[in-house]
Amino acid sequence: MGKSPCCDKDGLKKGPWTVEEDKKLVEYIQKHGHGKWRTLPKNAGLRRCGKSCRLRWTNYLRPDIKRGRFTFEEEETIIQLHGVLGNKWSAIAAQLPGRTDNEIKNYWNTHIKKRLLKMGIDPVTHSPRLDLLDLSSILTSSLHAHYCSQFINVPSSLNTNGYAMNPDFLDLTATLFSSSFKSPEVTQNVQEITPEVLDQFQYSLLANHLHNPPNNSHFLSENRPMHSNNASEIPPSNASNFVSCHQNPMSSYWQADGDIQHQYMNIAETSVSVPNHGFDGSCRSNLDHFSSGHHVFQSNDANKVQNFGLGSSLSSPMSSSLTWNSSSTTSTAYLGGCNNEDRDGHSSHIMSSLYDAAPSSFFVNGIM
DNA sequence: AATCGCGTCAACCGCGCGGAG
DNA sequence: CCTCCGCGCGGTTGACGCGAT
Repeated sequence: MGKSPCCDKDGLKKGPWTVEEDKKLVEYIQKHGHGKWRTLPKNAGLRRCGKSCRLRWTNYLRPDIKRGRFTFEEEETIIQLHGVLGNKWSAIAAQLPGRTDNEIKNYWNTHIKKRLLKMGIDPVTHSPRLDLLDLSSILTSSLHAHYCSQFINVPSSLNTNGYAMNPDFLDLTATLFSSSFKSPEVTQNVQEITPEVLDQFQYSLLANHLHNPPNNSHFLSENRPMHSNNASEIPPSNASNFVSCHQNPMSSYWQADGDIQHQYMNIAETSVSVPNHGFDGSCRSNLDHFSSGHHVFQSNDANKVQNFGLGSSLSSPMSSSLTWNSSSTTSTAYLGGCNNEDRDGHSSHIMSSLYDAAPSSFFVNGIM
């Protein structure tokens, strides 16, 4: 293969391109098209190597290049695809019109990767880093044995609904549970869930999705409203109460139900629904009403209700009611990155904290 | 005002693949 | 089959800008 570098010839310019060089290159390609990169610079009157010309064109001068900040959807796509493809930047770029592999690679390295690391997520495997999060004992001792044995059955098999659980994910879920359920006998136990915990949790959701895609190839989300504080109104989770999402499993959307708007977000079987109306009062979820593998967190304040359905996070029925109150009427919970803004239905996203959102504190109040 | 440190990103580099001769 | 060429890919570098001190 011995091949001489294309740029080591005397007299060839390197470094930043000048306006004149750009102009020459664009004019030449507009007139003759690209290709034959080795001979192009000579024909175009450029003292550059062909490789440099190709890079300049494909990464900067091409007319269909999209400039500006990556959108949430683009970032979401990058993370998803990276979980599947790894550092196949060109393959990822092929799914993002107007973005180059170089741009995506840079964005990954300078933005996404750092944030993943900061949150304890391995950017290579997309799993929580166990060197930072050795939590397996919490699941068995803290969650199962001590705090939650009354109402959570941790199954011997973690494989439910054809959905193999990532143990790391389960550990993190258990942490959240255990930090929230510390004293079931104390009704006014207030336990803060910090933004860091929420960040870790939402990333574990994503990581779990990436590593354990449901093998039934469709994604479920709860399709009925969660009404006020009457647990009996919560629909049973038989098949007719779910809507399949065959498209982007990471999508979120709004759905009107009477005067109530719900935001649904699907990550595999994880659903986050946000009844977005002026709800006032306690909101409960009787987890008996959810099928095996669907547990629900709820929080509410005077104006906001957020339900966090953890599909297949733990697989046995829970027989309990949870009332979660946020610390103030203006706070926003970011579990799952869900950010409930107003009834006009501005969508919010599972990955919202990637956008440097500053989640406020979120409190669990009055367990059981 | 000067310096430093850090983040960003365009550009470079080396390597490998596929095709042509 | 071998060699060379053209090209694309992924990793890395370094110039630049900007905020903090």
